[in-house]
Amino acid sequence: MARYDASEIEPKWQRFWDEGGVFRTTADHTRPKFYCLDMFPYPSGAGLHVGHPEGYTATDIICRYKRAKGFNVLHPMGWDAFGLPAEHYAIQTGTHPSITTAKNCETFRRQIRRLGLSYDWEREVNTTDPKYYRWTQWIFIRLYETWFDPVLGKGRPINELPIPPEVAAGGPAAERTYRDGKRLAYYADAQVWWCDKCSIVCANEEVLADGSHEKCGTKEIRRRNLKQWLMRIPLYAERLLQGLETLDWPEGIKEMQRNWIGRSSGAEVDFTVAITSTVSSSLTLRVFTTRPDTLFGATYMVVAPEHPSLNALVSPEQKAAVEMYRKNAALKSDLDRTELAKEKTGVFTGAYAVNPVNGNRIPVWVADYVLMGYGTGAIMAVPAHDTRDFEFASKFNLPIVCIMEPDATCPQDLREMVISGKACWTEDGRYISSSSPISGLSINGLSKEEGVAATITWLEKQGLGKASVNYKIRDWLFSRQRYWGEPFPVIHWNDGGVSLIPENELPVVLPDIVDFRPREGGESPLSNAETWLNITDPATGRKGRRETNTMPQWAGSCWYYLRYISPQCDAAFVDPGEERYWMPVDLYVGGAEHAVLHLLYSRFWHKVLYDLGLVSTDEPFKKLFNQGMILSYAYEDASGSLVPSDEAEERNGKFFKKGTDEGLRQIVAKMSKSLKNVVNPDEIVRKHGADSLRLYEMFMGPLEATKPWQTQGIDGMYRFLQRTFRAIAGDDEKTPTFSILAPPKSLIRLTHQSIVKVSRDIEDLCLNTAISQLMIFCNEMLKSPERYLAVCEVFVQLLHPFAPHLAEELWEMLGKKGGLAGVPWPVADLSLTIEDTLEIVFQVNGKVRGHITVERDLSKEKLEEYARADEKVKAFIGTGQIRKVIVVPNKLVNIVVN
RNA sequence: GCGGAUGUGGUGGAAUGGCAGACACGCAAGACUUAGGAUCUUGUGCUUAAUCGCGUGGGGGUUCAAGUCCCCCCUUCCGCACCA
Repeated sequence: MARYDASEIEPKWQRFWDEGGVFRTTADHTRPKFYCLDMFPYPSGAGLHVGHPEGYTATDIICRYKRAKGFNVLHPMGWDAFGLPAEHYAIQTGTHPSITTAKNCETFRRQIRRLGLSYDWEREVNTTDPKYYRWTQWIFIRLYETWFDPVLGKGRPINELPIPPEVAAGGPAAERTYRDGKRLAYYADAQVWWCDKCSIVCANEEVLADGSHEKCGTKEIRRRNLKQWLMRIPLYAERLLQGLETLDWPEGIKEMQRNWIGRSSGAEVDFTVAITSTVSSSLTLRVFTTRPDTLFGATYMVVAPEHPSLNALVSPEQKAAVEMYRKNAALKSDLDRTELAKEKTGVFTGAYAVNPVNGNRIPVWVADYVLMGYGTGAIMAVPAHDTRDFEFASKFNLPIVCIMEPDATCPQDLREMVISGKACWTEDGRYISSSSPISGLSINGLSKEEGVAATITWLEKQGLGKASVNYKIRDWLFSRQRYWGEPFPVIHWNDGGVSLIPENELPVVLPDIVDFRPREGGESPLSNAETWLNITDPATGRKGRRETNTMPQWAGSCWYYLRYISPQCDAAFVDPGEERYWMPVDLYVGGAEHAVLHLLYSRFWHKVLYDLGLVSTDEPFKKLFNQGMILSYAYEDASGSLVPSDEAEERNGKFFKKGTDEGLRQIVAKMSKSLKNVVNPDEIVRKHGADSLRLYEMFMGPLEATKPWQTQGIDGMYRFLQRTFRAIAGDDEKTPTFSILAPPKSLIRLTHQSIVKVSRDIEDLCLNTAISQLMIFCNEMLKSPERYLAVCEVFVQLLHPFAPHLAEELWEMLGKKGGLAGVPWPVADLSLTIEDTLEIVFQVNGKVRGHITVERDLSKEKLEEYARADEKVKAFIGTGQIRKVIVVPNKLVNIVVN
């Protein structure tokens, strides 16, 4: 073969790896392990796009490298194959989702295999396989059978839940209710987002900021109540937060998870309520505040429109106004509420509350800037020290009382405004007017931190409140009114009871149905499967229905990394011995779009499994890496509207609308069908081969960066591979021959430098610079008149993780048998990497004025002498007086002159 | 508004505080060729005849020396968004 021909080489070596089972992972627990995980894809009908191979190639490079370094590597792939597109397709065409899914998986598998990725295909998992979702259902049962013990801070089996005597006195029904109230998975009426267009419940995260449904784009979204499965993830909020500290994850992702969990500490305070300004009542309003220290500045209270005590609060005179306000608020979506954020609205309830620290009567208002879903749904308003309260008070002429003099960071004019109640100060300072003989509390003169602590102590002593922590994270809505998902192992009995299918009867297999449309009223398509649906207990004759909701797509992806460890295991979801060896995942690579949800849900399940003693680690993913998105060029015209890339053409480096003189601007955008800027990996593989595609994707830039695809870049990689081929195989030689003589010193040095650079860059996932080093190495080899066996060997080994097909071919050409997979990584001799001469820079006043090449480790004095002798340096010093000379050995001499 | 990224030649991008632009793409000139959108060689930040000079989003600062460290501001992208 005279030339590099990917189409010939690549299938040959893929067959070789396949037939030899080269990448099969063995159970050799004596070797150090490396578990390298890719986020498994949803196999869409569109097939692979160029974004997939980016992460997969990066992990493949790491894995091939780690194997060469002697690690036992687990590197699996599978399919997150439940999901809406297959179900939509079924509704449109009547094709069963299992058929579509199987076909799509087949396509994805073929495409991925063609890239020469070193997966152990015997461990492939598929979330839609009953053998897999049997265990998803089993884990659901575990969650149902678990409660969170706040004392131990961990999940425990439900049968260990202590039943308080007053509950036990109520009989078995009361006990059952009590127990159900503690389970991590529970069934309840939940207010959910409902899309009238799709007849489907949308998760909070599917409702976009503009109030439209992420999936269908319409704004026909409203809230309604439905029976739903939910998970009490907030109970694990603290653990999920603390666990982040131990993880080697990008700081940005950790921060996003922290924000999502949204911990804030403060206090709960009880206010007694008076229905009128004179008559008192037994009613109390509990608020959550992060600033209990500002109690003296609380001049009014606000409850959410949905607050359960609102009816009891309203005075007869205000009843009509409040009713009207509440109705309007209910009609508003969250969208309207937030969009109207600029203009606050609210109505006085007619009730007053008593400020516990000073006995002042303060009015209670209702306003929708207070959310029922957070804290207690009621706040104490401190307009002088909270911007939202300030806005509201200004609008409705409520009193603004400053109780804290701003600290030195506050400009003088603002300080005066704050003190006179004309501006708002939320930072630190010293309390004023924060003392009352009635309550005996005084925090005057203290700072914010001291004030908070003192107030909480006082509240607790008086029994008026307590320190409290609140989280933004809410219960996780865990059911979907869809067909194509895991069925719940649940029966709802006609008498109102709920039971779970016994573990030995799992899986509950998804029944075959013909009509995939959701039913009126929000029932899942599964309610069409009547023979499956209705159940009669053979022993008691009790009649019931199976749960018709299915699990969300997160369910299968919450634990797939565990199934890979022992995919055939029949006795358990994971083999315990194997689990202890392989966990945790050493490197998890995927897109940042899963930064919060998938990674948070997975961590939650994992911690529950850990608490139950079912897995050995507290956290599943030790190191996380987010690859950047690959974008593509697109065009926009003068008005800023987007122009598909096939309607644009380039003339002299400028872009025009095809056939016209209308100028276009080149922009970078997500690949999309409408912009016609989607790049198809199949085409690239056909034209240039998988090795070129792999190299290009890695060479584009840093793995974590968002970067635009430039098809021309592929040509460069193809050329590099051709040069590589020539550097080893030579030009047109039947059987290449290699010199076994000692290579020249400079080539030896470059060889060892390359080992160091490439190894370190792979470890750091700086794959673009590793490839750049390989190019430098290759270019240098081509310059050498001889091909030295020792040098060629190292080069091919370094190339192997990046372009494995060509590397195998060249390895064979070097006379090696048995492939590269088992060959140990080359070891660099650091003493051979050191350059013996180097270039010293001469600077005058920090500007480069000359160079000299000298042997290394020359003395400072000698270097200075050379510098002073340099003609150009002399010229730039001129008549100036030398004030200082800085000599950095082996680097530079800088002469500072007046 | 809050939080997180980001900004370097015509383009993608390199640079432990020490020669900015490695390595590529593109472009230009030349070689080889029946031909080239193949291959090879050379050149290529701006400015200049050449030196000088100017150059890492903008403005300050620290330093003998700043893309890199500090302060202020701006761009673009991505999250979250009345979270008390």
